[in-house]
Amino acid sequence: MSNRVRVRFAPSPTGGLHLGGVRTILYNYLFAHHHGGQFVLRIEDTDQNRYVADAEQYIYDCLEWCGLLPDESPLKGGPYTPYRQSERKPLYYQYAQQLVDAGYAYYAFDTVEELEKMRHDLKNEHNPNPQYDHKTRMQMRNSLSLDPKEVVELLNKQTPHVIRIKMPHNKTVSFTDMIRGEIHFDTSLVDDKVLLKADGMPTYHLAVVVDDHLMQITHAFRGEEWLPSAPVHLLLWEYLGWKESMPQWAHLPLILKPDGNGKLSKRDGDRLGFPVFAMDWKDPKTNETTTGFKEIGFLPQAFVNMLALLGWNDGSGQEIFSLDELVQRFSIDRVHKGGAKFDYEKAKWFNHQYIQHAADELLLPLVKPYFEKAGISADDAYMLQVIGLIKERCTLLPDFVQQGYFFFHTPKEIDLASIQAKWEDRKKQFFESWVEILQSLEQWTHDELEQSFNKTMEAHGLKKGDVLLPLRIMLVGGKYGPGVFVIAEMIGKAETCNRVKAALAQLGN
RNA sequence: GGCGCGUUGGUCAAUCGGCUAAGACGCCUCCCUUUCACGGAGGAAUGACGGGUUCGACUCCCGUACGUGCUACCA
Repeated sequence: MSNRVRVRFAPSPTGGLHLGGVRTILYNYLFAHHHGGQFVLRIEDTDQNRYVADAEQYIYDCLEWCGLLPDESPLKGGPYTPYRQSERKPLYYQYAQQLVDAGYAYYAFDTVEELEKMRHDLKNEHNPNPQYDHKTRMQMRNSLSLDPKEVVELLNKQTPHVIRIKMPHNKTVSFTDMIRGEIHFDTSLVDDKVLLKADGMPTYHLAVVVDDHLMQITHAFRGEEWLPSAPVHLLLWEYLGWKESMPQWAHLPLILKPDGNGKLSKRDGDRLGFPVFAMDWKDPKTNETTTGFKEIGFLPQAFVNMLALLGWNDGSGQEIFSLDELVQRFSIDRVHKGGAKFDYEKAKWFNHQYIQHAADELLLPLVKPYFEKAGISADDAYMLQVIGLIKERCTLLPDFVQQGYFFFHTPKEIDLASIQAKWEDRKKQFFESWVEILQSLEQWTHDELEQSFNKTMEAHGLKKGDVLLPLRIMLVGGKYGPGVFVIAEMIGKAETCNRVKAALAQLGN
């Protein structure tokens, strides 16, 4: 099968792209590339009410940022064009009609009010969610319950109607899920799902089957939440006469919220303070922006790596994988059945790993915008040095600003209290004379600096423990950062002396 | 309510009948570093429960519990 694998990701363009969505994309991508197949992006915009203008472009942007580009898509085109279901609208009717003709589906004329009434009337303690199914359909207004003449009349009058699948009674439908194995359903318990809506658009159920068939999809991955509607799809493949070419299904485990249980939602991110969307999403209706992993400072490689391990591992214990390695090692039978709680701390650990091991040159263009936003600019050579010096203490990209600010500007505030706690007159005298000595220093290198510092220190009868931390705070502002003499070397003589003097002034006598 | 799916430390997880139950994150202790971080060494912490099957069950089977998903002219 290795050359014929075709998979698809079929999002509905309704908003931000969720972690779970990206993971589904990733598994699609990995599977396709592992088998030398194609990865198709199909836009499932069949719900005109939920359509959101910029959502499709946003999906492309996310795919591009993640480096998980499809082989075929509405943008890129391909042999099965069009890839937007709204543009395929005329296609679906004939298949729905075919099902009606064969007796597998029927017209239903019930209005929204009538449906509501039925659900309301039948609702009780034992049946909280009445269905439109074999038990109720004969009480409704459809081509099964109505007189054939009346049906023709209604149709001729162009009465709004939908086409529903006629779920068989007492039939067991089974299939083998690639992740979960044999799964069985009793069709009596499944409702007569709408296949074609009154506006002529297909529902997901019809569209997914028709398009997966037409686009020659061989393996279909989707979230576990789709499992209950699998019997509808299975039957559709059969009724349409395509059963032999039905894709193999894999229902991916859910990504759960970190606390408690349940599917991770955007709300959880807001509540717990971490991103859920791949990139910033600005809701055009509310104008509200939700922060994405990109904007909060993740590297796409780290993001993808983290996601790959949320529900899959290769059994070796290795956790850091390049995309190529993932492609090589990914296999669907090592995907877990159980949902995984999202752990933001672990996600940050992945990013930290990637930043630590990334080349300074790679980091430069990513970090620069953050520096610029903080009013910091410098030539690349200098910035590169700074990046190399501080990257191991940066977890997210914006951390570079906090960790590197003092390399570019005098700290806005210094932690005077920490110096003052043990401040003595002889320390003050030491710093005063050291600053003087620095003027005549032959070479401005960290070695020279350290030597002169130590010599002066000893001459004043002081120890490192007495003055090293004060020096750091004077130069850096706080108790952090790389070697203090390296910092002094970097910022230069004038700036070093100025910072020490300024601090001495603030400390008073 | 019904149906589906799931269940190894706080979290991610290995194990495909031999377990003294890996590893990672987080947490704690120590070392390195007279800062922070990195790095290193340790530590606490796990098989939901009850029955089978078996010489032997975390692994297989059955039940129970718990969790979760679905139950729309949304995907």
